[in-house]
Formats: sequence, structure tokens, C-alpha cells
Amino acid sequence: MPPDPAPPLATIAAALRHERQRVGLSLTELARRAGIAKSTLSQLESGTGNPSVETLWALGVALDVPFSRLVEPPVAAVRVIRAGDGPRIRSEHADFSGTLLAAGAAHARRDVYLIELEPGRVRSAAAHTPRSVEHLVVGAGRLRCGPEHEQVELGPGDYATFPGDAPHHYEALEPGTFAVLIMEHP
Amino acid sequence: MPPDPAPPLATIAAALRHERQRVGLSLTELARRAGIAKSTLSQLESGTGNPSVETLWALGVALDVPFSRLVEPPVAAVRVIRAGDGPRIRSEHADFSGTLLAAGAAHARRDVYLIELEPGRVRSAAAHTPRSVEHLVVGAGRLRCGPEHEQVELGPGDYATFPGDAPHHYEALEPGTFAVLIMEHP
DNA sequence: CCCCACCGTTCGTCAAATAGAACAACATGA
DNA sequence: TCATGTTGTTCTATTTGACGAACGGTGGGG
Repeated sequence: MPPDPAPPLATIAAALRHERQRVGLSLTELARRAGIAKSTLSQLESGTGNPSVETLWALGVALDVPFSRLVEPPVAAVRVIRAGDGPRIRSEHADFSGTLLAAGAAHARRDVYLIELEPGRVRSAAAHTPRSVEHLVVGAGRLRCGPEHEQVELGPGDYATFPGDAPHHYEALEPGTFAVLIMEHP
Repeated sequence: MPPDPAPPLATIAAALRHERQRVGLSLTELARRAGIAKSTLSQLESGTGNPSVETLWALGVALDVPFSRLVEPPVAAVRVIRAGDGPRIRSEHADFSGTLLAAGAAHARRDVYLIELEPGRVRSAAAHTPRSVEHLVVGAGRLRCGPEHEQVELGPGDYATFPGDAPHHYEALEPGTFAVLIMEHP
């Protein structure tokens, strides 16, 4: 499979804006630190123009992010399977049906939690052990969760999985929200 | 730690030449496939000039390599510990000494092989399961091994580790060469 | 030998990316 | 209110990267 055939001009624009706002710098200030004209940066963030490597590199340094983050679209950290989607398995007797959510890693340890949340408070979790993975199935209510800047909204029956070794949050959007949380440690 | 402060113009030049010769394309042909002028490519490979993202991207597509490989210096896929190097552990009684070669991943499965090779034939191995890792300690003789384009030469007592999920080779350089091979599957 | 095809490099030219200044919009404070 | 500091945008001027056409060098055939 060849790499992305589309020149990611738009990706660069989005990434620049995103990273800049994440660090909390003004466009003017970032341009100053990177040693480029702010007009140039403005055009880049608006998707106009095709930066040279030196220009982009300077921005990467000023933002303190690896170069590749600016040019490659972020890999989806969250994988969601909506209720009813996903590969279904039917038993012979048709009185049973299942959906494969995630093929288990053979030798991993799993901790299973039932979490109940009330709206209004955000539960934040720091990074767990490296390569740990979290799986979540919502039982009732609505749940907003996921890594820090890539949250998804889940309803009853929805499934999501995301890496546990990065900061992430849980937040109930309705009263009486509960979910099953499986933490998978390698 | 900030990312590389040095704009990798030279890195790009080297990477381009390397990847192009790996695929076996002429400069003219690669320029044609990438849809850029061969003069441009010539200057890039000579380290002159500062390509735009679109230009570099086109080259990445034509070479069928991810963009980041062209701009970031290659990470060493092979890690070698020469005989006598590495952190030594001494027992209390001083009648025993060990060297830590690799800290084991807790729940990984390991297959241990004793491989004996004679010179003249190259043993090639395709990619194994994702994230598998190979560890090698040479017992006697000389062994040339490693990922396809990043081979190292090992003597008795030398240790090397490299990813198993990429094509790699083994080749004995002396008669009577043998080694212990540990394949680690996550 | 000439001819042709290819290689990679080096020219001059043009378009495009960058820099720099002027700009409107908004905030803060004397 | 007027001054002064932001913000980010949009102008014009200049530098520079990319193109296309030359070049010299090499390897076969006919």
C-alpha cells in the first residue's frame, strides 16, 4: 500500500493551529520564535501555500513537537464501535448473538471495572503503564471519554478503545450513566 | 528535550539517495515518476536547496516510503552489545558474572533456537508477527545479520537485537558458526 | 567510426514562497 | 476619548525553489 497520495497541505494547516493553540502561543509570538514572518505563518494556518522544509522545521522546533506530527495526520487514538455495528456472531440456535469488539491479546492481564458517573465532574486519569489499553462499553446514559484532545461521545451499547498510556478523561453527560471499563495491561 | 534543532537538509539528501538506490531507480526515472524536474531532484540529493513539502511528498509517494523516513534520520533498528560491553552483574561469591542484554517484556512468549550456519548461503527470513523482536548471541564464528539494509557483523559473545516484523537475513562468514536465537512474541 | 539512449549536472527563466509593512478589529488604561 | 498594546489578516517587494533546456560523460549497437 502506497503512502497517502494526498499532499497534506490541509493537514499541516490544522496541525499547526492545533499545536499552537495547545501551547498557548499567539500567531505573532510563534512566528517570532520560529524566526519566520507572521504573514507566512498566517497563510500556512489558513491552508494557503506550500511550506519549505526549513520553514516547517523551524515551526516544529518552536512548538517543541516532532516534525512528523505537523505533516502526518494524527493516527486515530480512539476506535469506536457504535451499538449495532461491528462483526456479528450468531449462534446456531439463533437465540444468541454477539459482536466482536476487540480480539484479546493472548497474554495480557485485564482488570474489569464497573464505573458509575454523575454529570458535572470530569474524571481525569493520568497515564498508566506503557502500552496499556482501555476498553469501554456504555451501559446507560451518555459518556464523553478518550485521550485528552480526542474525546468521543458514547451512548448505550457503544464501545470505544484507546491507549491507556496517555492522559485521558471520563465525563458523564446524563444522570445515571454507567459503563464497563476493561483495563488491559501487557 | 526539544526535537532536532538542525534542519536536516543533509539528512534529506542522504535519505533520498539511499532510498532511490534501494529501489534501483535512476535519478531521471524517479523525477519522472514523482512529477518533478530532474534538476530539482539532483540539487536535493546534492544537499543544495530546501524542498517544499509538496515536492518531498511527491518523492515519498514515488519511492513508496513514509514521508517521515525522508526527513528524520533513521532510527537504528539494530542494537548491538559487543562481547565484554554492557552492564555487568557480579554475584556475591565472585564465581559468576552476567551481562544484562535485554530486560524481558513480562508476558511475552519466547522461542529459543540454536542455529548453525555455514558460509556461502544467506538465510532470509520474511517478516514475522508484528512487534516481535529477535535476540541473537553468537557462540562461535562470525555472523552477519540484521534487517535487510542494516546488517551488522557479530563475533563470539556479541549480542544483537532487532525487530522481527521486517525482512532480515543471517549469513555465516566463517565455518562452524553457531548462535543462540531468541524470538520474542508479544 | 557515428549514432542513439541514457546518465547526472549546471545553466537561465519564471512562478511561488517568504519577508516586511500596512491594515482593521479588539482590548486595556490614562 | 485618545493613546498604546495586542490580535490575525492582506497587501507589495524580494528572495528562492522548481522548471526546462542545455551540457559533458558513458555505454552499446549498427
